[in-house]
Parts: sequence; structure tokens; C-alpha cells
Amino acid sequence: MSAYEDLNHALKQRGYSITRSREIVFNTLSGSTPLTTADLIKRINKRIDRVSVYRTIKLFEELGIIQRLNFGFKYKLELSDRFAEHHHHLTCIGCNRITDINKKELEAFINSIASDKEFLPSAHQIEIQGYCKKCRETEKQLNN
Amino acid sequence: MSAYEDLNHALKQRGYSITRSREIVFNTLSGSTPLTTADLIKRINKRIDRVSVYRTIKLFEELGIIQRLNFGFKYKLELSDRFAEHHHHLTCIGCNRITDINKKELEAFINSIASDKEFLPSAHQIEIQGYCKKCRETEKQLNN
DNA sequence: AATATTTTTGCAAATAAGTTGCAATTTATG
DNA sequence: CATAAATTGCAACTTATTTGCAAAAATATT
Repeated sequence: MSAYEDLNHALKQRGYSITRSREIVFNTLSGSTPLTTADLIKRINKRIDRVSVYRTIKLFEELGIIQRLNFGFKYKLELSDRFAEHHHHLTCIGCNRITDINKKELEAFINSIASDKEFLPSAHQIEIQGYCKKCRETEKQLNN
Repeated sequence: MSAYEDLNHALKQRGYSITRSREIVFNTLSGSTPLTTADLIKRINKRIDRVSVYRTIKLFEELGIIQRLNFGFKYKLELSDRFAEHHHHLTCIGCNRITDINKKELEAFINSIASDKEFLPSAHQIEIQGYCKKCRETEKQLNN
């Protein structure tokens, strides 16, 4: 099944129509590197209304047709290392608790990227979401 | 030197005054996990004007007092794995070219996080910026 | 295929996030 | 403590996103 047929199927299966708007959004994303909403709207350039692009994004997300590289925020602020140390985070979806990613493991990863690609990293942003030990245990109990 | 004295020093050194606004922003960020602008404004809650918070953020960034966990975008959109594979990216600051992060290395990293913290990852966002081989070579030439 | 029904679209207007101009206030300096 | 320079708050603006509603398009029915 082609990606396009897949789209039709995904829409029909859940009772949604196949429309010009939806095809345009799909085709614009297809074969592109990830796009911001602004870029997507720019590329679609008046062929369909801005509002419909937003609505299509929302629908496609619900149907699992697209996914967001989702930071949920444009940026977060923190004091620089000189004033307090900079970390990357694990966020528990269960209890919203935030812990730091182990520095050694992170460094090993960044180094492996560097050597592999002959790429010299100068900055990185890493966020991981999941379930902490406590929440996994609670959930287990809930499911029994 | 305490973080607070450090702040005074960093400001004075570059000819900026020490003001109530700047102290409040600093203290609010100090000892907090990273905050979005909205959260920061909410916590400061009318003690100083929204606009001044924005201006202080801008100044602190220029002075290297704060740093952004900077995605530069709230989210980017891409087709789900069912329609096209989902990757994480290396962005070259020199030529803006985007390449994918090696999947094996990424998985190894995610697994190491999982075992270490007893944390079960369900999603992650990773972006790395730096210089590709070509741009490093070009830059070398430019510096000679 | 023509019409009825349901879904989707575009437009106008609302809300939210961030920026700019300017007069009033605060901070630094002699 | 008076003056000059820097900083703040307010109002107004821009940009991003959302919502209500009538018109248009897609689907189902005959």
C-alpha cells in the first residue's frame, strides 16, 4: 500500500472524508524534513486557509498520521553553568517529576555521534519522557 | 563568590545597573527547574511588568547569565513512522544541512538511560547542532 | 445522477505570546 | 542631593493560534 492509499484508509476507517486540504497537508509534509507550523503554512501558501492547516494538523495528530517533535514550549530558561549547572531531563508522564539525565551516558552518546559522522557537536537539546519506577509500580497495581 | 555576587559582578562589569527586576528574575530562576517564559511570568506574578521580564530575559541571555533550552520552535511536524520514518537530527550551523542521528547509537543511549534510572522511556526529542566535516574544513581554510 | 445530509472550509473575530515607543521612575555619579 | 543615564510600566502593535458560523464540498440516499 502506498503512503497515499494509507492516508485514504486511515481517514475512511475513522469516518473522515478525503479532501483537497488533507491531501495538500499530507503531500507537503511527505518527503520534507520536519517543518514548523509556520513553514508548513508558508509552503502551502494560500492554496488552503491557514485555519484549515491548523485543523488538519490537529486531526492528523489524533489519527496518528503525523507526530510532533514536541517540546511543548519554544524554549525554557535556566541559569547558565556559571550560576547553576545545566542539565538535560527525564520527565515522568505519571507524576510529572523531572530528573536529570546521567552526564556520563549523555557524553558517551554525544561522543559517539561525533566520531561516527565526523560531526563536531556544539550544542544539544535532549528531553525524554516516560515512566519512573514508582509510577510503573503504581500502574501495575492499578491494572490488577 | 555567591551566585548573587556573581550576578552583580556580571552586570556591573558590562555597565548595567542592579535593579529590583533583575534580582527578581534571577532569584525566580535560581533553584528552579527550567521554566518557560509563561511560567516565569506567572511566578513573578505582577511584582514586575511582563514587558520587563521579557527585557530582562533578553539582557541575561546576552550577558550569558541564562541560557535557553532552545528548540527555536514549539514543535515541528512530520509524518508518523507508518507513513515515513521518524528521525532525530544533526543540524550543521555552517551550511544548515540536516542529517539523521545514527539509529543504533541513539537506541543504545536510550537503553542506557532506561537501565540506569529504572525509567521507562516512551518518547524523546533530540536535536544536536554543530559543524559538519565540510564546514570544519572550510573554516580551517578561512582561519589561515 | 439529483437531492438530502453530514462534514469541511473560509472568513471574521477572539485570545495568547512577544515586541516597540515613549513618558515617568529609578539608579548611579559627582 | 542634584543631575544624567539607564530602566520601567503602560498602551498599542505584531504574530501565532483558536473559535463560531454561514457557505461550500463530500458522502449517502433515492
